[in-house]
Amino acid sequence: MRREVTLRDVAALAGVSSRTVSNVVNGYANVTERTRQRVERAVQELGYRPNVLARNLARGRSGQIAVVVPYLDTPYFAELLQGIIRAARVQGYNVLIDQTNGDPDHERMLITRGSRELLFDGVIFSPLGLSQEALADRDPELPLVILGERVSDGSFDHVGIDDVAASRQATEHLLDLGRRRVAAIGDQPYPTGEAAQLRTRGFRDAHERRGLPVHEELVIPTPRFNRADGAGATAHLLDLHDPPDAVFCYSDLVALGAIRTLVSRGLRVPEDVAVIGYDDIEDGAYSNPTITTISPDKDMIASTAVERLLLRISSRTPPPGLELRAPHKLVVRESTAGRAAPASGRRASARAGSPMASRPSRTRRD
Amino acid sequence: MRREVTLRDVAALAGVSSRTVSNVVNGYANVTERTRQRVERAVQELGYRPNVLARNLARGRSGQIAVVVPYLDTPYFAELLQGIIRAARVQGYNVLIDQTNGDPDHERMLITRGSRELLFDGVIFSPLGLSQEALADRDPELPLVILGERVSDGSFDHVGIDDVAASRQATEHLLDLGRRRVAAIGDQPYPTGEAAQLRTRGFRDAHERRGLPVHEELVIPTPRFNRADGAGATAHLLDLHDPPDAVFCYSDLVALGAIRTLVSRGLRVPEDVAVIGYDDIEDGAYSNPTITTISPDKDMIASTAVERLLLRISSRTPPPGLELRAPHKLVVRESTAGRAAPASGRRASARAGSPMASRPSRTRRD
DNA sequence: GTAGAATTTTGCAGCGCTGCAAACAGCATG
DNA sequence: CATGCTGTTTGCAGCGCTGCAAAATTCTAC
Repeated sequence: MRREVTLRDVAALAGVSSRTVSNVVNGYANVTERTRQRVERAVQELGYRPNVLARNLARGRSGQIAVVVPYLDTPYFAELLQGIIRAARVQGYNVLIDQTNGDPDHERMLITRGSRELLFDGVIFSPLGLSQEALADRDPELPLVILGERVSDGSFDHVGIDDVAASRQATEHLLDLGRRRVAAIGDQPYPTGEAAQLRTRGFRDAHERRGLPVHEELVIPTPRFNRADGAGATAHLLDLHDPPDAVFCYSDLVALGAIRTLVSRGLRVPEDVAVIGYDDIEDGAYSNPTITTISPDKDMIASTAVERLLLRISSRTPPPGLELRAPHKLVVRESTAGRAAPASGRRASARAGSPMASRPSRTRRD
Repeated sequence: MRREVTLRDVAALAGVSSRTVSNVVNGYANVTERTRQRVERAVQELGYRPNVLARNLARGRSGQIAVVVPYLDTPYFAELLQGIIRAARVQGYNVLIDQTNGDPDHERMLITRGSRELLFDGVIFSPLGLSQEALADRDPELPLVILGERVSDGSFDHVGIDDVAASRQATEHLLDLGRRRVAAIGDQPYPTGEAAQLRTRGFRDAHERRGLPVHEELVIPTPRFNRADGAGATAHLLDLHDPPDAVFCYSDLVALGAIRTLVSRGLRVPEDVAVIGYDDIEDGAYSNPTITTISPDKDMIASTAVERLLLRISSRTPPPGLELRAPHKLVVRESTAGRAAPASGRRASARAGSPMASRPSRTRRD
């Protein structure tokens, strides 16, 4: 490898100090137009490109953030990741991706003091098997933003949608269609299943609000939120003495699995059984039937998470941990509205979760 | 942030030079046991962790490799990625993941001179929309290993399985079951569809070997290798005057889509139509029916790719570009063998592609 | 006991950049 | 014309590590 062009080379050609070249390259404010032009010409001429390694060392930062997700091949995470990468790149940050497979040890390791080697300046984390305790004795110096459901203890930020409200809305949509035996697929009644439990809460709230009973035998737990889970749970539901006429699925993948089982048993969606999903993944807009779903504002989640994390990274004194709510909306498609429904795949109906309400983490939810 | 422990601190405590500490930390050979012990004790005591940033700068390397895939949410890539990450980590390398969405401009940019900023030392690349020309005027200094189908011009390595042989084997399996109207889903008869074309070649070869005619109307092109592509193509096939009795799908996702359509039309798999996939993704071992598939040795592909790339990175004079073939095997499951078939999800039948044949890139294929 | 080879340890310079604070310039004001 | 003020540019040190080659030490053979 031949030697690369350095700041000093550019400085020599432009007749200024290397520090000034640095200022120009980094877009600092106080540089005269004349100087800037001269430097930029020299940069052009020599084909100078900053050496990120040296910059990182001098700045004491790696310029990278880690994003930790349980599964890479889950469309929801893949879509979210795209947004995060985009947002980070705009700020000159690079994204490291880590998949944990939901392994609690792996997850804990990533946020524990001592395990990292300055490879990343902060972490955006979507935990699955992480207990509250593990979160508690994490490296307190590591800037952290958590996605999904987990209430902040004040030392990190949490970004998500209002799962309870969204789930209530989804369930109400089904009830308002006149369905009276609504199933829920995806409950996780154990410590690490917080996100799922919030959705179950919303499901119950909706019934309560409408003055209708929840049919407990129709609330089906699943270990994950996959097609297979949805297919299996639905098979179970259909074997019941009195099967459901609607299903609230805790993810679109679950919904896809559910629909598969329904269709293969000769049932019509939504005529016989209405199905609603969660996440608004791309597949759901092209499936057959297309899926009615809760659509979280993924871009908002991604950009908010990045923004907060970078803020944390650059602050001397850590900012307070916030609960940040991204908006979501109910997108009605064929799996509840039928073929007669909107031609286009996407149609918003109700909007919820104001532009981005934030509040101190102490406050629980309403 | 309080100051971190440095090499010098450890050196002071251990009573040796900082260079010696560096040697110990990096596991260099010539260190007496006594010294090593002393240093290691000091490292322990102070909780020293090397500063990767400084190391990178001094070494002139970033310690990171980039892996570029078209789509992250494709299970095949996600599974391959896991292997690559694992293999790289063992060598002390970190993996940057980049998703291109198959965008040719994005793909070209990543391997073109000047676009990178020393963020990664080399690239493992699974191109989709990349033309031979774009490959030709790439940055010649950037160590590169290509996955999937693309013949090396000698300046980079190529790792993949023998797609023609594998496809032939898959097709022969169907023919040997007595099927006579075998369809193929996934051809891509245009410049960037090389991988698909190789599979089509194998499909034709199999017919030829068995002395049977290819039914041209049963060779269906698809833009991608998704569930939706498989479902759509299969619907088209079933609407034909004389539909197929077996389908060779160019990916397991296509196979899943195909099965979905078949089942929803009331056809039995494999009794009415046998289906075979490609890639051996995890889903296929748990679907209903489970999918017979071509199983590439992903771990071998991953570790070989990493090994070759790191070799390239560390060599002064670039090694010759090799064509590396990982083994594959046919895994027979329910979608061709029926329920009576093996209880376990995985059963190998034939093995192919010797442990890892390599040959100079000039040699085309046999 | 000693020359010479082999092994282990060390010192120094420097990777290319940025933080810091000082130096300098330009300009209006008294 | 000195004074202060804002805005721009500079010099220097040093981020923490490794490459290199020389120095110190140990080993081997005679």
